[in-house]
Formats: sequence, structure tokens, C-alpha cells
Amino acid sequence: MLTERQRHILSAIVDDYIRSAEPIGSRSISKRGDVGFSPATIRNEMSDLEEMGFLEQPHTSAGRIPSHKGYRYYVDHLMHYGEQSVDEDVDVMKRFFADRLQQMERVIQQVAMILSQVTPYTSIVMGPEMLTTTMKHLQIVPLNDRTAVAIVVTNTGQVENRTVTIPEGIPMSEIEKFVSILNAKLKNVPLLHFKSKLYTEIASEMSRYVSGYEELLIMLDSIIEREEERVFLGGTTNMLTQPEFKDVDKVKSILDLLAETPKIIQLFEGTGASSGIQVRIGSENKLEAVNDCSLITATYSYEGQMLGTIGILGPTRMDYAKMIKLLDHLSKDMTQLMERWYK
Amino acid sequence: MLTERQRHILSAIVDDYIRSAEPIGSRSISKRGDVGFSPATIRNEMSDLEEMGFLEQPHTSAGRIPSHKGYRYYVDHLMHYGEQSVDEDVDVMKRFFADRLQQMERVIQQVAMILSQVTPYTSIVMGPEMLTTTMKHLQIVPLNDRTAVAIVVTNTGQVENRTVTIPEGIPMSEIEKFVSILNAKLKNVPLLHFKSKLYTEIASEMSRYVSGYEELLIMLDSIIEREEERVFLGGTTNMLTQPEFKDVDKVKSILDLLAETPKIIQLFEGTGASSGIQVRIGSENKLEAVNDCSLITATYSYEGQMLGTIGILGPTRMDYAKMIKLLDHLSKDMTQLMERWYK
DNA sequence: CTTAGCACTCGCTAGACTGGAGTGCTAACG
DNA sequence: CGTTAGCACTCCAGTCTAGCGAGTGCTAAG
Repeated sequence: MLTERQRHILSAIVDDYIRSAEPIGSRSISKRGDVGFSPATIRNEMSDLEEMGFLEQPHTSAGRIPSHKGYRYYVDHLMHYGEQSVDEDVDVMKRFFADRLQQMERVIQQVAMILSQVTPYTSIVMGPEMLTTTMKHLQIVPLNDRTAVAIVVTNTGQVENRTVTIPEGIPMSEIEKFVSILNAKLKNVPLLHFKSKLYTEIASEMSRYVSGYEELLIMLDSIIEREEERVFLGGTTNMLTQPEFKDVDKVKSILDLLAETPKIIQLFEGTGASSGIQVRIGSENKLEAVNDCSLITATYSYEGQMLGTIGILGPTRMDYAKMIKLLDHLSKDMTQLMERWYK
Repeated sequence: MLTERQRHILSAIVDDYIRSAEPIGSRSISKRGDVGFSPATIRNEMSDLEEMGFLEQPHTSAGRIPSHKGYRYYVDHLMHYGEQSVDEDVDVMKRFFADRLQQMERVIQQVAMILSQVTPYTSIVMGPEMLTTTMKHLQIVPLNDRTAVAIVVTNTGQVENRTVTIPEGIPMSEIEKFVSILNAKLKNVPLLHFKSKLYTEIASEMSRYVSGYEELLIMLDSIIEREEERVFLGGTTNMLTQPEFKDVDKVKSILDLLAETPKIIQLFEGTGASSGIQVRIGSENKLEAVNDCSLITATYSYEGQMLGTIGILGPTRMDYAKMIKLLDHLSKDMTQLMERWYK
């Protein structure tokens, strides 16, 4: 659909714009040297590219900038990873992973931090998901006669805990019975299926042995609901250094979004579908606040099972090639870490 | 030191400036009506007030704005709480506290959220401190032969957990012995004294029974170190709506500070010293990033024991009277909640 | 002591102007 | 026929200026 020359010019424009954040003119492309044509020729091509929707003009007689479609084409067909060296950044990350085993939650949090330090964008890391997390152990520790702490230890080494109110009139012994049944029945059940299993399979058996069983179930329900909130951010303020975010209002709407976990989950919706690296450019994101942003995501996994997602959120004018390379490395390192983790 | 009229004028200037965020001229004060003098007279007084350091002029022939010293005087001597109605906001908060008992951590987080919703500033809530938190229960749940999850349940219903690597060559039975000793000895010991007790009193006895004891202690050490990180923020982006923060660089330095828990703890240093409400204006804050901000703090407690701190961070041009009133209510509600909590 | 009057200062805004960057078109060139 | 040089045109960004308005400080009168 595009001629070789057009592709070359588009690629040059995106590359330059990523660096400069300023509209690119025909002259500067011509002067780069790698496109051996005069500004006039390039102008004609640029005009065509604009007509086809790959480029945009902020206003007449300004240079061109890539449109969302232009970025998309760039990411899909033009980007070449070879050039850029990410060795330095990869080193930083490698050093991090070489450290001794740490608490799972911390690792994830620190991945977000590290990532945000080697990029000028915001990093978002989503922890192991309910899908693959199974229960290893359930315990209830009484605090006083009406409150207790319920603790769920998962196979990933996470510990979910929640303070709960014990329904009136249920003696401790009943609760202990309840817990031991659950431990026997729910071991290694993914948290995702927890609820359904809780209310079907186990319900009947349970009601025979334990009084006040329904209240206890509701209580347990509330323990696991928190699982979905494992989102870690890094470099939320990084975007403030980018020229496209000098407008405070735009920044606010994005920062507000980042402050709300459910919104972030919404933002990531569907990224887990296919493994590998995904890029969402501008309006490909459903949330309006990030319609001027791009989101690059990668997944990390264990034995083919996807565990979580790593994402980078930045302006559409993002260094896609570098970011994809970085995420690629990182997701592999994470995957490797998981293997070491479960040994 | 100040005449009644001067106090009156200073008060009027601060009040107006808090509302308008713009330098206040002598005419507008005169027109308010409550100071029955002509602009010229007021000008003279303002000139005096400036000389004494209570007011500042952004530039010649602009109006005056309060200096840090001016705010300080206002807060200490002039502010009257009576006028403002905070009923509406207090209602919102009351409704929140009327809800059923929730998990401790959540309550604190939501207090931060609520507070940031009824104010245009950033709220910071620090959870129960190590000082008053004691251990209720310690447990170690093995994941595989080399890793385990250690869980500390505290009297406040918090659960600290951490995945740890088990030192090589220590059988499970040894660990169980270790845990049961600790449970017996460390029950109700404040986490703050945990470490010292661990290494003195218990060490000798322990070394007799348990092999590999030192490694286990180090492991345990790492469990409790996390306790200090209980800081919850609300409305971090609220400040973006304030005119004094239209400068992106300033915002960034503050947001960066807020992203680092240790910095926040540093910011709060000393606020717990006296109970009651404290105000730190501008450069009274030691951290440079918030030298244009004021921090108002209150504490909440249980049976006279201080449990934590609530803070509001905003520009020096802050609605002190209202914020103090709000914090006052809130800290009382929190305290009350604590009583209900421990019943 | 208070106030009216007045000259003066300063920042802010709007308008005019300019230089530069870039386009689009046309015509010439190989 | 594709490519290029030339040129008129557009638009932005920056600078300069003048005028306005808000506010002060001073002086002299009440």
C-alpha cells in the first residue's frame, strides 16, 4: 500500500518526532541524509501520507507529526530494534534480579520502580492474578470475642488478610471446624473459582456440620475480593518532564486515573489475552483520559501460565522500539525469576 | 505588640487572600466594611505590617500577601473558627464512620480518601505506629523446603507477612520449636522493642534449644521492618487545582516527595510529640520541596495512647480555620472508632 | 490621628511588527 | 514522468510599544 520511499519517510518522521517532540519539516528529513531526495520531493510524499491519514499538521505551514494511525503503522511495520542500545538499562535490571529472593510483593513493586527509573514514562506492574493463584492455607486468628483476622496464604507466597467481625452466637469451635473443612476442600483451588466452589460443592456438606455457615461464607468472601487490587506504579510523575504534558489539566486527569486501581484494571483490560508484547496507541485506549497516551504491555508467566502484566504508559510520542525491547527483556527476566521462585 | 487595628487588618488580608489567591490592596480591605477606615489609613498600617514582617509585596505597586510569619500569627492569634460551617463535610465523614467495622488498613486508607474529597488539598494518614503495636501471634507456613511465609498478627488487627528463605539444613521441627518459643515470649511486646528483646532476653535461652538460631532471627528481623511503611495518601493531585501550583516543576518536586514514604515520615517528624493539632507553615517544614506548603496535623489515639497521625498538606494560602476544625472532628471520630474497634 | 488628593510605579494586555520555518504550487530539468 | 528549484504565501513565536488599571507612598489639609 505504501511505497518503499513513503515508508522510509514515515519512519524518519516518527523517529525524529520521538526525539524532538516538534513537528518535522521536509527540509530536516532531507538533511538527515538517509533519504536521498530534495525537500520538495519529500513534501509531495508527506502531502500524500497526510492524505492517507498517517500524518497530521498541527496547523498550516507547520511541519508534520505522526497521527495515531501513523504510529500504529510504525509499530507494526517500520520499527527496527537493532539500532538502539538498551544494554545499560538492561544491566540495571539484571542486577536487580540477581539479588537474593525477596518477598513477592516487593519484587513486583520494585520492578515498577526500576522500570520507571530507566524510562521517562510511568510504569504499571500487575501482580499475579486470581486466575493462577491458589489457596495454600487458611487460618483464622481471634483477636477478641467478636473480631478475628482471617489469613489466606497463596501458592505464590502472597498473604491476603482481613479483619472480620465474627457473627454473633458462633462459638470458636464452630469456626475451627469450618476452617478445617475449607482447608481440606479448597487447597489448590484458584481464587478465581473460590467463590463458585464455596457456594456449590461445599455448601451442602458444610451446612450439615456448621451452624451459622452463611455468615461465615460472606465473611470469607470479603477476604478474597481484595486480591484483584495488586497494581503497582512507578514514576507516576515522570510524565511531568514530557513537553506534551505541560498542560496541568491533562496531567491531572491522568494522575487521577492512576490513583484509582479499578480504572487501571479497566485500562489493562484485554492485554492479557495474547502473550507477547502489545501496543495500544492513543484512542485505541478506551479511557478518554489517556487518549493522548500509548500503553505498551508485556506479560510474565510460569510454565506457560500467564501470571501478570507489565505496562508502560507514556505519550503517543513514545520511544516504542526501546520500550518494547526493554519490556521484552524484563518480561523474560520476570518469568525466569518465577521459575527460580517456585524452584 | 500589634494594635487592635493592625490585627484586624492582618486578619482581613489573610482571610481575603485565602479566598482569592491574589494580592490584597488597601481599597478592597476598606470596602469590606468591617474595618471602618479609608484606604489611606489602611495603607499606612499595611506598610507598618510589612516592615514588621507580617506582609509581603510580590512587587512594588501590587497589593500585599501574608508572609509565613503573617500566617503564623494568624493561626496563633487571629483565626476564629466560629464563622465557617463545616457541618456538611463533617456529615460526610460521620456517615463514613457509621459504617460497620472494616478492616483496619482499609479504614485508614479511606479516611485519607474522604479527607481529600472534602478538601482541595492532599491528605496524609499515618497508621498505628510501632510504638503501640504489639505482637499477638506469629506463625510460619511452609511453601516448599526452602521458602516459607512468616506471618505476624498484631493487636491492631494488622497482619504483617513476608516470604522468607529458610536457612539450609534446618528441619521443620526446629522452626516449629522456634516459633512456639517466640509466641510465648513475645506476646504483647511492642514491635518497637521486638528487636532488642529478640537479641537479648531471648537469645540465650533460644540458643540452647534451637540450632541455626541466628539465621532465623535475621529472617524474623526482616518481617517486622516493614511496619514503618504505613502511610496512606489521598488526593495527591488535588494541589493541581490550586493556582500556586500551576508551575509544573514545583508540583513535580512535591509529588516526588509524596511518592517516597521515608520522605513523608521525615516530613511528619515530631508531629506526634504533643497531642492536639499542629500547624507548620512554609519554611517551618524542613524539607525544601514543601517550603511553600503548610502542613496541619492531628493525632488519633486510644486510651491516651497516640496511635497515628492525620495530616493535610496544602499551599501556605490554606483555609486554616476550616482545616483545623475538620481535623479536630476527624481525629475525635478516629479515636472513637478505635474505642469501638477494641471494644 | 485621619483622610483626600495626586504623582508615580509596575505588571498585564492588546496590537503591530518581524523573522523564520514550512508548505503548496508551478515550471523547468534530465 | 519523476524530480527539483524557485517563489509566494501562511502561520507561529518572539519582541516591542502604548495604554490601562490597580495599588502605593507622600504630602498637605481637615
